[in-house]
Amino acid sequence: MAGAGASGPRHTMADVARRAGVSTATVSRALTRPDQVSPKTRELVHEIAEELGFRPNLIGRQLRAQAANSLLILVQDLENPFYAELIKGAEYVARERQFSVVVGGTDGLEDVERLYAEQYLGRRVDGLILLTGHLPAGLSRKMAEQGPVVLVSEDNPELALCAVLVDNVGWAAQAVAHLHALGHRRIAHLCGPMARIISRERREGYRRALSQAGLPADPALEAPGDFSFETGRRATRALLALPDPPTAIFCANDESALGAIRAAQQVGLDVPRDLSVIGFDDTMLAEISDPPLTTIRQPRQQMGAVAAEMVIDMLENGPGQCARRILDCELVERSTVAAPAAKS
Amino acid sequence: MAGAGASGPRHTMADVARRAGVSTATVSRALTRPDQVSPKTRELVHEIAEELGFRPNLIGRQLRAQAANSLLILVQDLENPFYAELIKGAEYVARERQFSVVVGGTDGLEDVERLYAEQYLGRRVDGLILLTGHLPAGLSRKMAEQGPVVLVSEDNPELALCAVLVDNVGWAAQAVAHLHALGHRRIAHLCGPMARIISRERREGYRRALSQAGLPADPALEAPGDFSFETGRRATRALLALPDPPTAIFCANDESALGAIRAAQQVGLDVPRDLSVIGFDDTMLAEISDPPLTTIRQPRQQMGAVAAEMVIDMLENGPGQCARRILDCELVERSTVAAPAAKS
DNA sequence: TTGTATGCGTTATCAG
DNA sequence: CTGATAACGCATACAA
Repeated sequence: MAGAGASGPRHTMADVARRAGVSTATVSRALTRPDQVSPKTRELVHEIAEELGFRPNLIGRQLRAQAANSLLILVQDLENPFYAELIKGAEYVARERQFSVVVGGTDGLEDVERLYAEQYLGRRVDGLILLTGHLPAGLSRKMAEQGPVVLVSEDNPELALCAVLVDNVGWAAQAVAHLHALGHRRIAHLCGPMARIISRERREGYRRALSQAGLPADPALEAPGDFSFETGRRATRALLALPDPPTAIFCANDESALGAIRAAQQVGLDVPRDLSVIGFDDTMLAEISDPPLTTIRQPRQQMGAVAAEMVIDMLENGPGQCARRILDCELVERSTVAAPAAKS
Repeated sequence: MAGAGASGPRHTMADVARRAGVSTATVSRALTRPDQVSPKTRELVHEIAEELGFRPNLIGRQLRAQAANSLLILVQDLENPFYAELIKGAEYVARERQFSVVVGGTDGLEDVERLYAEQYLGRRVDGLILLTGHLPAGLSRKMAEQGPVVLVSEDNPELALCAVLVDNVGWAAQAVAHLHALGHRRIAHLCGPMARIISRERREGYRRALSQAGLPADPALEAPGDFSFETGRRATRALLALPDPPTAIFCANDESALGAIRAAQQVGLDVPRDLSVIGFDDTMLAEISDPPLTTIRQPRQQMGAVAAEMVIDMLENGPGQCARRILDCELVERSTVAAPAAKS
């Protein structure tokens, strides 16, 4: 019988109250606190409400409650598959706790950021989950620092905000150490866009691992990139044309790693026999890759879930202290890494 | 100076009014209808508002206006890259027209659908854009049919709803005709999940093209699938093991087409020399594919934009008649299609 | 041009 | 257990 009568004009509590011969207060109670109402009226009210197809107006409820029960997740780029699973994790937790989630893609545009900031300042959403690594334009630092705002995946050390992160430096170093352990000595790094802190952190991890392995730091082996397939391919082509080319590449993300693999294959090299490649993120691309990509897996779903939990906790228990949660990654070994070929 | 004073407790119009020595009505007017207020008070009010970091409470505004100025886009699966660009198109138009967009991923779960339906019935969003091909559980047909609801990409002939579509049958047929024109005679089809109408439409187009070309319909050449890479690969492996294998495959989407390519390569076949492959959608995967995938491009961004326009128009001008817009696709020729090899 | 008063739909408080 | 009332924050009709 769900959806019965759900046509025609929409009704308010006053309509239901009138038809039931009770007050709106009773209707409200019958619907939200059934135990505070006599079984008889309770049923009557439910019946009429059903008959009329009555739905409580959430805006009215929100105004009264002074809470929208909703979270805003801001991402740079909705098309990046990395974010989808993370959003899912957040949505799941939010749902469990009676919150809804609004997803906003800013494309890095200030005007758009400002619009979303307005939604927050205008209390249309209660809390903010930022995957952008920075405060949206229009939101002051002070305003954010004490509010229900959490940074995810991308840190910003200048901001004193709650955050859910992974140890990019550490896991990048692990990736490189993995290559070194197999015997690689010329290990290149395909960088991400340097404007983003995760790129700088992963490069830092690369450098640290080299130095711990006692390997020389060769600037020629640090190729600039921007996380894209095409740039990854071009950069790798250049790397392979070096007089003393690398035998392994640690890429700042999966998509650019696919570019690296392609570049190698196009000059007739076999991956992993002639070139080992390792990525970062473990997106869907890693499985589709040929051969399947060895990469560092981030616990995306969990990251989103924890972030939502943090924001909602702050909302319910007051700001509290800023927490910084560091979650664990995992090295997923597929088929793009092997010991280097013997020197010819 | 943006964001100045945006700390501390949040203020209401009453606060501003008090400090400015005017009424809340004047504050409201000064902020939203500046011309209806004397320049002097207008500036005074703006100044105080700025100083206090005042932001109008959008919930209050919405309750008063009886409109949330926001649209809900429902998708099955946020991880499907097909939807991201479409959402972007909708967001862009919405923004232009002062609407915000809420994105919801249902994963096909009824409970989740019901939750989103509640947001609509509870007037937290004014209109619905459905990429799911069906009404969310909890939303009755009558309720939707006269309201600001539009179906995108995935039709549902049983519902008399506005819709933004492409001619799946026609373009699938075009894809197959393209293969036929090059000389292919054994053309297979890798189907999508049959529960979805777009899958059935594309198969219909495949069949129609075969029959128009005077080619026999061979059930063995219709391989079941579900749009995934892995299934595409397995199905294609089976296809290639047939006594009289196809020389070309039309796949229901890009991801499964990549699976088809991989299957061919794994048994030592060259694409497109030994097997031609054509996809549908033109997602990012088509470019990353090796070789780059020939496919049918859907105007995703435009689809989202048109859908948003339709919903907002209905909201502003009353329901009006149900429109059905069919947008044009395009055959994007890359490198996975060639004439069949001469019979050995 | 400005102020007063009212209502949007809901729920909490308080009295009965 | 129930009803009357007030309040959430804003924007408008109306009066001044």
